[in-house]
Amino acid sequence: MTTRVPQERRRRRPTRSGVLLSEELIVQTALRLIGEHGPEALSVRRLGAALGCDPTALYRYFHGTDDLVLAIADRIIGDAMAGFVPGDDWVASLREMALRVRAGYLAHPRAAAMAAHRVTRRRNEIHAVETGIGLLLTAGFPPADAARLYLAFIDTVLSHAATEAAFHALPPQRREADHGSWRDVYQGLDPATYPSLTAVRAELPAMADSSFEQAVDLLLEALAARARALGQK
Amino acid sequence: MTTRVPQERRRRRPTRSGVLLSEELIVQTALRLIGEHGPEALSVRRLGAALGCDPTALYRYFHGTDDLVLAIADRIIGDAMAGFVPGDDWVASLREMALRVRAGYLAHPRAAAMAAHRVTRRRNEIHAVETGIGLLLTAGFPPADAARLYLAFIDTVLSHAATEAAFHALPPQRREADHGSWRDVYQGLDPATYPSLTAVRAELPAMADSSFEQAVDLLLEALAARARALGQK
DNA sequence: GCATTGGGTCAACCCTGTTGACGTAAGGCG
DNA sequence: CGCCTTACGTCAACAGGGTTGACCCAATGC
Repeated sequence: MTTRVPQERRRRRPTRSGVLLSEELIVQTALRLIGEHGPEALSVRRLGAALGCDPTALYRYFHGTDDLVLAIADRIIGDAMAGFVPGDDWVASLREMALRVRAGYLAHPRAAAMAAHRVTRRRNEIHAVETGIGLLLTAGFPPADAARLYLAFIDTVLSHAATEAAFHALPPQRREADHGSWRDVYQGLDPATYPSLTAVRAELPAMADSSFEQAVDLLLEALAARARALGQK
Repeated sequence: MTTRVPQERRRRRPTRSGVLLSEELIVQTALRLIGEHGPEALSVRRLGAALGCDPTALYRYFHGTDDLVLAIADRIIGDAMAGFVPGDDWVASLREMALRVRAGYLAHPRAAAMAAHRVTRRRNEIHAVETGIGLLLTAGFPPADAARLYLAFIDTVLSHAATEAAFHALPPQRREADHGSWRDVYQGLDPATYPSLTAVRAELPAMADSSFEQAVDLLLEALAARARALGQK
């Protein structure tokens, strides 16, 4: 199979069950499938069945699974950032960006877990990068710093979001096991060998909570401090 | 198959090829396999072949793939932190912890990519948590803050490391494609629609580099600032 | 030395992604 | 209006995946 995925398709032919396939419809269906029946529900065969077409028909639209994953990832980014307009306060705007990305990932945790570490190099992603770097430029950072600091910021946001998404994507049983570890792990610990854990033992159940906002706030604190130092110089 | 994985095994029986199986040997072989032939080389069947036993023999030692993955993860943590002793400077010590974890993940990128988001609740992990929280306690943070801030710190470190590991675990072809995006993406961009990206376009190829140290440094900056504020209060 | 049982082996099940060949119907064009 | 081309949906097949239950041998405790 040559697997040529043409730019524009002129002839479209309904499937045996009468559906007209399109990249849009496929990505949409994939997200629905993943959302409804879990991440393991996304397979070429199942996707074909859900669409009402032969599984291999998808290879006319995507080069392979990887290509499909990238398309899904970019759609999540697009949905998350839809309607976002950066405001005057660059710190607050970056914060909202972070929260939006996180929300988008958590809306499709199973899909996000597969796609989070990739560079989609598609429109929605590029647009988001443009916005973020723009914010750091308005903060007064010189271009070189703006690019590097944006990278650190967005990598942190994406990495954290991916971690959360991966956790939410776990089968409920495993998720509960991982989660409950913090509640159970400290109970049997020897205070002599684990003095620090014993000292904070009342706080350990909270370790199961998300550290996303805490981490983002710390990062933005550091960025704001550097921006201030820049202005005073 | 009842898949009961006993605590201690008393009777051990050599495989057809004469090897004496053990959890230790299996994890070791899995890491070697992954390191040598890529992440997709880790399958129950291949692992069995590499060990010289029937693939299903592994189910006597691990409940399933997930269980094996957790064991591998904990071993990576253990190897990375082996010999680490926290020094007087808590910031420097946390920094070294971060770099060690990262190095451990990058030494086994393919394994790390699978295991990074999990809570292994095994010895090596617990020991690392004890060390980290201890450092924040010596920094003067009250227990509740120490636990929460450690969580934000370690989540950031682990998430970033996982991202890097996932990238290194990609098939070379896809890795190069993702990597090269930053080198190629900006070339065709319209300056009018993407003014910020155009402004920093000379810096974009650097976006392919790691932001790990940058992010960790920013985080530690914020932590140090909060600790100072605590002391002045 | 005998009984117990841990654990290595085998066959089988159903899942997966991906391929190449095939043919049908859609669309451009005369 | 009807032919020709070709896009693309379909089909069969392959190699590989995790996991299972039954089987039975041999290492161990007594």
